[in-house]
Amino acid sequence: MNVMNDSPRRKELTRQAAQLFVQEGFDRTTVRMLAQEMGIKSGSLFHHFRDKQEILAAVIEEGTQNALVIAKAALEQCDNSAEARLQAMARAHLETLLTDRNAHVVALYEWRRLDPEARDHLSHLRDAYEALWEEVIDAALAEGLIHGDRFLVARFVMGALNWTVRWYDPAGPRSPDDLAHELVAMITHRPA
Amino acid sequence: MNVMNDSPRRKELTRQAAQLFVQEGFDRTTVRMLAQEMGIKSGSLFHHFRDKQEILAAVIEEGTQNALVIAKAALEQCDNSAEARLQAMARAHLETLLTDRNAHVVALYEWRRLDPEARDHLSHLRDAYEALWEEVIDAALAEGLIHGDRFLVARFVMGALNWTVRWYDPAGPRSPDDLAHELVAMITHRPA
DNA sequence: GGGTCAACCAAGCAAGCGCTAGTGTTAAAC
DNA sequence: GTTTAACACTAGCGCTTGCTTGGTTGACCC
Repeated sequence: MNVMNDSPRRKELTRQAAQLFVQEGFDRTTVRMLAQEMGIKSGSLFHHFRDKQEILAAVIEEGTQNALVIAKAALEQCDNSAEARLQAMARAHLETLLTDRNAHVVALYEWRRLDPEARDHLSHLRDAYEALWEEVIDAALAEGLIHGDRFLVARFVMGALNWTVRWYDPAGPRSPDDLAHELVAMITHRPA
Repeated sequence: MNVMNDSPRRKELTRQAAQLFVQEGFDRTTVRMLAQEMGIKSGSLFHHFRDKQEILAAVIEEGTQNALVIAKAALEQCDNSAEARLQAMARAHLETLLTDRNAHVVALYEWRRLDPEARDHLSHLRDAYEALWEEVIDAALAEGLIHGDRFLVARFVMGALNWTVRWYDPAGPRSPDDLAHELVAMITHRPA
């Protein structure tokens, strides 16, 4: 246990780890594989991270942090109308899922591999992100743009969006913006 | 390698394996843990299954098979209106997710642990199930009940439904039927 | 009442696992 | 020009893993 800060070196290593975690899954990724990908030997890895778990936590933290920053920025830059804000959140979500794909796939699939402390810390981050969504959805409900139970609508929408990592092909004909439009049109019943 | 049929014994073992796979994840579940849960020794396990992978495939096959049967039955028993069929599919999906929860959670989380042959075999089963959905959604589009891109609508809806395994609490106040109504109301814009 | 067969067991192998200890090496800080 | 600390290496410990082997048991059958 030596460094533990968030040096640029560590950020880069984290990024490489994310890719391996996606390819192989956390449990199947060995410290030797991680080290090879990073261009160092397995022993050296523990200079940067306390243990394997900490690498996982770093990957997920990085992704969630980015999502939060991007969503906040998107909300600040868009109109105040409920529809524009809904649109902005959906697009921001999809763009993060695209640019930070590895980290988010890891977060979705390997969340349960986190130890309790890391999970506790990271769930606060995630809650902050989901709170943004609930705020935007509440506004849309209040404006009569959408209808229904706020809890359920929020979960359905986030489910639809998160599920995209399973089938979305960035090389295909549809942009994240297209998807966001289509989703918002679906739940607001206004033409895309 | 000995039996490989689908004896009742094997079905029961599969059910128990599913529970462990959900609790621990596939990779973290050892053959010794599986054997203990089944009340046998680890060596005996290989009388029923060729290897650990085959247990995973059996779990997922069982769950998908059931989902397909239940969905078909639901479609046969309901009205011919697009809305009723949409409703029936959503409810059937949620009910399977509830009653066969373990198998479906495993299918969602551990799909990538399947070896290529098993994945190929099982993806045909899954495709058959998704084809039912697309049929129902096509009908709803044709009737003007919903609007948008059929491909995207289908994926959004299935994402919203599958995501429920992450947050749905069977002991809570909402029944699968409630959820199905709310979801259909959300995409058709008719009151729940 | 010998033969068959599914079901199970005890013992253990070969490989791989996360992680540690101890030791350079390099480059900036003093 | 010595000190310091970040970063890397080699070697391997202690343990667990999936799976195999060679054998026993008891129910059923002709």
